[in-house]
Amino acid sequence: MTERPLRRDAERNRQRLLEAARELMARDGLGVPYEAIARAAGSGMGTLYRRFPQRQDLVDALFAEHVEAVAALARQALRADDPWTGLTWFMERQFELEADDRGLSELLRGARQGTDRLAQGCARIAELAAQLIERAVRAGRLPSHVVPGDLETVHLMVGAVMDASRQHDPARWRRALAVSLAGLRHAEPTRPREEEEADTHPRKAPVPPASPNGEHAHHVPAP
Amino acid sequence: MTERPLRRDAERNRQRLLEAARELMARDGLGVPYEAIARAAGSGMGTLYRRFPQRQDLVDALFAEHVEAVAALARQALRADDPWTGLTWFMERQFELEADDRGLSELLRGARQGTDRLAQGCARIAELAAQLIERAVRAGRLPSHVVPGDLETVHLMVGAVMDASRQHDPARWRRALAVSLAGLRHAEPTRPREEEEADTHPRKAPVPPASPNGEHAHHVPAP
DNA sequence: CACAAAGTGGAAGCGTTTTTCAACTTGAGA
DNA sequence: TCTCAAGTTGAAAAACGCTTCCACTTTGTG
Repeated sequence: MTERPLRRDAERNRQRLLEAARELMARDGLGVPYEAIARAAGSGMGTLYRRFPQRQDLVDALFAEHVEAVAALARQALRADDPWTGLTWFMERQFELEADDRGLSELLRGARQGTDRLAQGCARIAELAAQLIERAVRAGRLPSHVVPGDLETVHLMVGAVMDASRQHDPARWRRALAVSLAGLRHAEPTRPREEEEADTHPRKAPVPPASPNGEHAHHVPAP
Repeated sequence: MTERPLRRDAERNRQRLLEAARELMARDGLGVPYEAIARAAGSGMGTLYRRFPQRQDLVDALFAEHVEAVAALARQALRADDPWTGLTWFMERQFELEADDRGLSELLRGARQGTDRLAQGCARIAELAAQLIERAVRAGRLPSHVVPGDLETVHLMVGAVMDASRQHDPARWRRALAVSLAGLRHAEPTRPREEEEADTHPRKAPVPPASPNGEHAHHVPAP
């Protein structure tokens, strides 16, 4: 199992490839073409493939420490005196990192599957985030119906705003985060499952009054 | 400019193409390959291209009435006795439609540019939605710092959750909507622009206690 | 029926990205 | 210095989707 070290020139090329990938993925996301990375590094595609046969290998090498940094943020947030402050602080810091790095943003949002370092890192973050939620709930700073899954939802929501506005208005995600977090504190509990019976009931009358003009409800084309 | 009617067989093919596109776009989104549509309709790609040279033409023909239906929802919501109820009712109905139709969902979320029917329809919806917001603000049912743009933000947010969970948990968007709407009502006003000076101030101390290693006093164990 | 116009199908050409490969280069140990 | 395994390269092939094109078929009218 001795991993003999790379030849000197090979190691240098590897570093160049990593740097190029780092920059491009931060700007354009994880899906940046291999060819673009190789060109930016001044190498051929063959070299890139030799070092990182799977894109996952490249992503792994690049983002391991970033993911670890986010986990560290979460751990620090868990030490905050006030659980709610800790939670909001964590979310803000996390999104600040994501705002500067589209690759990281995609990584943290996409559901990880592999057994690699990254997947474990993300799992650890999820666990810590769950603790942040639970701690805030226990302290009475969040309603008890808020669950860890709601944080993932918030992550999706704010991330979408970030994606849509990265060019146009890079700070817009802060508003989305403020709305989402306020929403967590004030949302009504989700209605318990009555969906099944709902269909047997007469469909809930449209909340707005049955049209002042006396027309009937507008026809909505069936999907 | 007399548009002579299509030959009988051509018209029949056109309908088949529309049906196929309808179904595929509802399931897979607006980007479904032309080839798949043609195959599903039992036609060749040439026929599809002859009738709908631009994808936009196809989308136009397919979604005009759906967009109009959403606008109608908004108009109806504006007639609700209670502005807040009208707003939430509208959002729920709108997303219910989107939940059943991925194409519509993409359409309403993507920024429209063209001068075609759809673009105008979307613009009309945006206008009506803005009125819904303003009406709720005037009635004191929403804080005055909430602006029409916030509704677009909510649209992005809930839409992202819908996209991520359409397979796994198709009703999850309802939770996202509840959180978002509650957030609109309870969010703090976004801080006025002091960003410029912020950098001159000592960077706001991390909210959790400043000790990364901190075995200092303020460690509050939460059992 | 005959025939011109309308309509059709699907292969070919193009562009993009992934992945492989065989010929060529180079570092470093003997 | 010599040698060869490690390393490199870029072209080529495969996969995918868009778009065009033209030989062929169908319609409906005279």
